[in-house]
Amino acid sequence: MSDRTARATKTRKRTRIQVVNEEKILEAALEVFARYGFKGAAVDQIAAAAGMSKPNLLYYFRSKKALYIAVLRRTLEMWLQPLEDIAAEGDPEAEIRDYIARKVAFSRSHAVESRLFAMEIIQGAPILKEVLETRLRELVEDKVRVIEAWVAAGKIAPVDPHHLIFTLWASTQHYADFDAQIRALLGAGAEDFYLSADDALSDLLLKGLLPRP
Amino acid sequence: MSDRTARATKTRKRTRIQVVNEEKILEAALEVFARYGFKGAAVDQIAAAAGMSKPNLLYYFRSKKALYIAVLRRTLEMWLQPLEDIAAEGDPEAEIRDYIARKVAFSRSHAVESRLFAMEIIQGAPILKEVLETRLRELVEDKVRVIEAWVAAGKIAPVDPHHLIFTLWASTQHYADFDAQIRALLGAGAEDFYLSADDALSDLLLKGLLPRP
DNA sequence: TGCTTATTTTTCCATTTGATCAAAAATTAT
DNA sequence: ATAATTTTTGATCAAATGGAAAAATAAGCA
Repeated sequence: MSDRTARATKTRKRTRIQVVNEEKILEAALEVFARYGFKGAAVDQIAAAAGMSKPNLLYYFRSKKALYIAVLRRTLEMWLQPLEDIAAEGDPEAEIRDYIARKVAFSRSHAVESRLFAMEIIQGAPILKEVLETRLRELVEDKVRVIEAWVAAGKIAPVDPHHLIFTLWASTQHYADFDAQIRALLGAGAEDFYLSADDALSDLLLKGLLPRP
Repeated sequence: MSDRTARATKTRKRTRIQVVNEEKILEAALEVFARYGFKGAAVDQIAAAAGMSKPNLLYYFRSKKALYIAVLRRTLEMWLQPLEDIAAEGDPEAEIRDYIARKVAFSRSHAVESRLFAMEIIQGAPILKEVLETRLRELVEDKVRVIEAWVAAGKIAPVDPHHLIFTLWASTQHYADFDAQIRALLGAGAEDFYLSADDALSDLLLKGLLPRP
């Protein structure tokens, strides 16, 4: 009836070894997929990074694609979290500052996940497209309404909510995705630079470039 | 002494066929490399997209890597152009509005180039690292000084020039790199949306989110 | 303990991939 | 037209790749 192998994580309870190994694999896969994309990543390479043989890896995940999907599913959840936390009732300035802080923190602590996500989107989102069109879309529409309400109440300047959301995503994510470029430009000073990112970004987006009277 | 094959574009004058074919190859390679990255792209695939056989493609470009470098070199030039055009003497607001307009236009007209560039950086910039550390670095330092002068003169609010430059890059480039995501979220309305991008972005970054008195 | 299941390794295979080369075809120059 | 050159192709190779099967080993549990 159902799968007899250890991969059948749905039906049977997961073994201790299973939990450990799947974790090791997912972590290694994240790294490799983020750097080389789906096609460019080699199962052998992932297995080596996870400290096991290729057949053994394929014992835990049926196929390269199944593994890719598993890694991506996880990543998406993390990626969505900060946006879900934006509250309609809160003070706009505080909410946005917090959102930026959360996103920048995510870009720092989960830079690899961020890059994997970017990689998937650049490749046309073959796997994530469906989720983007349904779940993310609803979530975004929800937050668009929040922003529209803020605008209507005169709490923030009249901005197109979608452009605002995309700018927030872009500017915060940049610190993870273009890390290599930032390091090439700033050299050793990059680490300190990152610390000032969320304040600098918040100030720029909230107060704008033109001097305030 | 020197290469006798058609690839020796340095020594001999380029044939008509050579010019045409190299152009076709570079275009096809751009597309494929941008979608699959260096490792993920197959020479065969590029050759097919260029309408020729694989050995024939390799007759024009010695190796996959040589082709990748050629494509990347071109792309970098295009990518740098808008930044070089920022003038120190100009009015800051106008200069930044123009820069945003140029970058957004580039993201629209050369979305594939933009994605290739992003792909290379995400993968750690193995080929571009050197250029980033030298030429781009000098260029950025130059523009940093321009921005610092604007701040010192009180023409714009006190911002960290690096953060400003990165935010400009990120927010404009996002429209190309995350095109798949934007389309998933906006559906058919995406096309119109893009038209409003540079004004929306300029207003947001110049005036900020908080209402002005 | 023995029996069952879970895990790992060894071996193998069919494709795909980047690359080469000699010969054929097409183009250009004389 | 004929010779010289450039372009294209077909055959082929060695390495890498995703995956399957089977055999060997280790856990878990009655």
